[in-house]
Amino acid sequence: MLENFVRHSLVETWNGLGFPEVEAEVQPATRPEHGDFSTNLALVGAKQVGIHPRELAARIVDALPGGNFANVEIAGPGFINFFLREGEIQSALRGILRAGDRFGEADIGGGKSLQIEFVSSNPTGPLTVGHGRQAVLGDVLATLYSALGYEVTREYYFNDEGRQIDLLAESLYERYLEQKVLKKAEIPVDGYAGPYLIDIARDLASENHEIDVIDFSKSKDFFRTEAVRRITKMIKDDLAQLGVKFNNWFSESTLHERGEIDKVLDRLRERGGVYEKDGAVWLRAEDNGGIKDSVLIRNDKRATYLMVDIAYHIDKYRRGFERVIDVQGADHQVEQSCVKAGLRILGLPEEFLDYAVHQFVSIKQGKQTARMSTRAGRFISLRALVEWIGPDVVRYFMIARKPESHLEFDLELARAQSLENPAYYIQYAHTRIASIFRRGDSQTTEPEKSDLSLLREPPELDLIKRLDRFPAVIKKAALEFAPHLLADYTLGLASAFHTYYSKYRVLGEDVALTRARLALVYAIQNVLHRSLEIMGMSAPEEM
RNA sequence: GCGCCCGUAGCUCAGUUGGACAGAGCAGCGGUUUCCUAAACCGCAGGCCAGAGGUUCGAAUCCUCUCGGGCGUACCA
Repeated sequence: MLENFVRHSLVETWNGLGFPEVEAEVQPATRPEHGDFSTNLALVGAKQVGIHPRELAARIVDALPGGNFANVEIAGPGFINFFLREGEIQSALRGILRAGDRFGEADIGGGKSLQIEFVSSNPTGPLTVGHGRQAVLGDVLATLYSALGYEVTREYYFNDEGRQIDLLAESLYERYLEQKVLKKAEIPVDGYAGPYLIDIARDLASENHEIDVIDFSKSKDFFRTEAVRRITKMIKDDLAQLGVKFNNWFSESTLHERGEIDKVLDRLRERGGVYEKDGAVWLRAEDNGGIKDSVLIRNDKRATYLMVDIAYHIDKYRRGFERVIDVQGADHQVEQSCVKAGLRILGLPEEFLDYAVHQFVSIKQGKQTARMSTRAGRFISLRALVEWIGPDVVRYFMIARKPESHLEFDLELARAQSLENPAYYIQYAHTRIASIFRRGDSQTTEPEKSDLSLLREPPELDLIKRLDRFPAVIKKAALEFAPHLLADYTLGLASAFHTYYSKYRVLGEDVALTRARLALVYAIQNVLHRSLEIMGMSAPEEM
């Protein structure tokens, strides 16, 4: 990497001058006058060394190894600006070409097993647009971490029993009666009113099941099983349509069956992590970094969601995952801090669990902005959205914003824009390059044979520098749970390519130059392809 | 009340962890097609970075307060 080249030169020089270590930055320059990279080393180091920044900068520049750079300048209050030699940039491209498909990958993970848990919506209804954000975020994070050398497992956690599921069963029962005996459905208070249960009821009614329609208590199990089975299928279909697949579907009931919950509770008790109050068992969360003490076992002896959640994470640990990332919405803040407190009490390593938190999605239709409620049946289904504007565009919109920002999905805009969409803009760059390679004859399409020193135009050098940043972008996007950085980067690369493409011809009379440009364009296509792949978008050959 | 997140161009959003004159897409206006896909390119216009203080060489970024929006503050999941 070019940045590392600058950094190494700088560190050697700094150490050679006998100065103590300081935290300084080497950054890509934001404007061409500032060269290729700049450092604030002299500004940061001035205090420690006791020399004025500009004077210190001058001493650093004097001591730099000769011939490493085309030019080095001191600017402003004491920045040092580095102008790279063309050869240095060209050789970076050589390295990128050599890395091939593996360019951008790193081995930070060292094969560690990492579980990413996301969506985890209970099977009480189809996925909403909100779940879609989480699905894409989790899926992209998973791919990013794979690129960093982690062994990644995608897991979906769901609850198929309990009060919510009982309500679901009863709601379906009412819808069934509506179909079968033409009685108007009376959806229970807090029940599920959405139209999807009508569809399921209609299917059931036409399938000739032998059910006691008079006595719900006798047919409850039937409706519960059917509701969960069919809705889970819907959810899987919705996810598949977005290109999201899970390695593992984990049912909460397995924890109950194995008695894990009692075991974990006992261990919490042994470690003094719980106390009794008002007939309930409480987690001592506040003393262990949690936001507030919370109930684990209700006064009727039933475990709370929190209790199960802690047991679930102990189970993940037992299954051998070295790290776990849970992707969750911003409404689980207290819960998250309590789970962490619980794991802390049980002595799990602090770095075992991380939460990637995202804000909500609201849907804008015209002037109205609305939040969604699965229960009330008031939501835009993920399925409808994907059918409306396509998986690629949905995925792009979902990760183009940073997770901690609210995402306002303007339906009309997303659709109206669809032809001038950033998602298509990126794909189009890929397509254009594919088209070049369809035309270029085989003599000129062997990148290894090219003389890269012919790439001397400013946009060409700029493109190489952009490509060179790709591994750093991947790394940062993963480590900071910020896939939008990749979306941004890719858009910028596509834009730089389109500009280059319209000004310069790749295929020309000059065979050597053509070869060199093909090599460049090949590397660009490779990075675009990788980026789209990580974002889960298609990389079309033709549009 | 308290906790977390957000407030940047008409709209939707970036802003490299404190750096140099604030960026992109869309919308608006004006241009570009003998030539690798015009789903493109070029140009113009658009901002007191919600507001007020503070920290220092330097603040959209850090601290305090105010205003505005979202979420949470359940023996719900």
